[in-house]
Amino acid sequence: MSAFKTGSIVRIESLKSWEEALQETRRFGSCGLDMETTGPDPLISGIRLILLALPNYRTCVADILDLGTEVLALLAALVEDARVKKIIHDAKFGLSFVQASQGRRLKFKKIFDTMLASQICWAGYYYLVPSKSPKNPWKKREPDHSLKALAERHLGIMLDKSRQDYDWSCKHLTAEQIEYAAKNTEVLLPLEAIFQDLIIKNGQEKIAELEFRTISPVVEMGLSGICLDSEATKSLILEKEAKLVEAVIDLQSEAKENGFIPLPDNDSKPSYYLNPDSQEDVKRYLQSLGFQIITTKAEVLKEVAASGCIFADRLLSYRRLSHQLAFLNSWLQRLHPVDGRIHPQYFQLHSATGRLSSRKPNAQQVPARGEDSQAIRKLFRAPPGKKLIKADFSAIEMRIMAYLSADETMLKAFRERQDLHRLTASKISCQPLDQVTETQRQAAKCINYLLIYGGSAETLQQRALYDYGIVMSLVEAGEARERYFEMYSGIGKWQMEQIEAMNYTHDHYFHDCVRGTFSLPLTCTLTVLGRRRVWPRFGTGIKASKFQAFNTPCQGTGADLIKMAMCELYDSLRSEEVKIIGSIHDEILLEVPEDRAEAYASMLCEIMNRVGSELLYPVPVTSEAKILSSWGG
DNA sequence: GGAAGCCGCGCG
DNA sequence: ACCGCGCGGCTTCC
Repeated sequence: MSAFKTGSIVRIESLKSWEEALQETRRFGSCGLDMETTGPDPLISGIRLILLALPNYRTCVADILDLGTEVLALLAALVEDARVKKIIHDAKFGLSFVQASQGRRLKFKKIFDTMLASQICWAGYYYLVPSKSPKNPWKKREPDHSLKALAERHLGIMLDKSRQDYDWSCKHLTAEQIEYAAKNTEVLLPLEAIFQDLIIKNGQEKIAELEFRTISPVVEMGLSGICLDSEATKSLILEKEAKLVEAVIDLQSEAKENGFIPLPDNDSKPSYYLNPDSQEDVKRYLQSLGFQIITTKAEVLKEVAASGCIFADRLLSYRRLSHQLAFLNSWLQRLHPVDGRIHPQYFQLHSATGRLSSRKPNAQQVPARGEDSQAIRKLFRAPPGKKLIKADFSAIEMRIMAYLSADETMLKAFRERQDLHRLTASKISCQPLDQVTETQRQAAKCINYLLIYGGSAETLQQRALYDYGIVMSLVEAGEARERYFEMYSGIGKWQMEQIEAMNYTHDHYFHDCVRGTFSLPLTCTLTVLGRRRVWPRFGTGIKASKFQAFNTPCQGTGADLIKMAMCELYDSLRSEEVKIIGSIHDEILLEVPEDRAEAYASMLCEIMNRVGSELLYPVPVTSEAKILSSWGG
């Protein structure tokens, strides 16, 4: 049991005593920091209460309504002060408000985020809980990283009342409200001590430092948002809606003519028409036409269409249309009332590999392939006087794989600045490099990414057919696969080692208030920067699949790299006119003044190349930056 | 009527 | 027997 003493609450009554409190904080060198806001959106709401938990068990509470907004400037100075460690839970949230209140890019220093720390320490861990589904009797559940959960798990303290229930915009805050806010802040200091220890024991110091730094660019992306041409979006929606209606009518009338009758619905909703969104309807109709299909996924429908079924072909276009419409509507729905831009939320550690993810809307799944994708990307345009910079790492996961496996052929190819996909195409097709066509190169890219992650001859065959219409026998696919591993023998060797490593365990340290600090022997994977993902064992021990063992170090290192680049970039930015507006796994998006576009493009490229080439030495890392009027060019 | 699971599909 | 995400729609269950 960790000793936990309840502190005393000090209400700050004047600006002067707030300054004194900050002075005291500086003497201690660390504090717990929490902010209560009048709402969830930093562009609309503001900070109401600032709480500062000091190591001498005193919690200072500053009410903006009492002290005025000058305290916010002092707060900004505190979060930028490299001499004081600020322990915050979910710092992205609070710091977004601080940054928004100052209207400038703050250079946060020495932030310790207990939420990110918890996510680092439990990365990959999950529990199995019974599920109601007969198909999968067990479902995965990840540990809760809310402050309430951490206080309970690590300190045995129940923060019973959720502060979402409180109204922080009311004139008079009750003693109860203040007390609960103070409790939330008090737990931060002991939590930090626990996580700091775990981070060191698990060798995650560099990762923790990187994640804490990454809060800055993530805050910036959330606040800056991305510009969408709403008028053009609306007209594109109208256009596509008309097509959708037509497609539905075609599908339904054809089905009806051929005698299709939907299954009687147990509820209301009587319909005499086929529902193209219902896989059950689609399956039954196609089966009635004599196609023996078990699923209705696109690759199957494509085959059915190829054998002359117009319905399958129409359904495929219907699905594309309907998906694009859903996409366009979801973005249009989220135009922000204050600035008319879209503000996707980014999450640093929602994925087990360490990648960023994005939600509401997901900025990482904007259409990029297919004919009409460009038209959609063109809707994301730079405002007048601005340009977009889109910079992405070139073949980054292949370079990471070259580094990890130390495969001679790959290392040599990259050192000599060759195009790896082209090289693969040339070797597989036994043609000289300069005779490789663009299609062959694309196919080789597909093969590269398939095989380094453990793809079989069967999947190779399927993908060749589905993506390129290349008919390939299983024997041919197997031969291509064999030739691949002859050519890059280091990859096969590395894969064997990864599988072997799954049989070994490392002691990974955890903590809870009952057992204190304890360790479990777990299989785990590491990225180049040292990011660790563990696989929990139940009973006889569940191990990672070989595919995960191949993929996680590579994808995770990619995440390390893009985060490092974003942090370096953030630290180099001096002007408020530049905004980091997006991050898509291997790509960084900036919005910059038109007349400075060239400079920022080369600056970004230089940073990405430098950071990448340092981490992956001796593999050189290159990137490409484009200056664009819209995301679509 | 809401929650949870599944499927299919977009991105990297 | 290819990894990692989020989302929308359908279906099932409470």
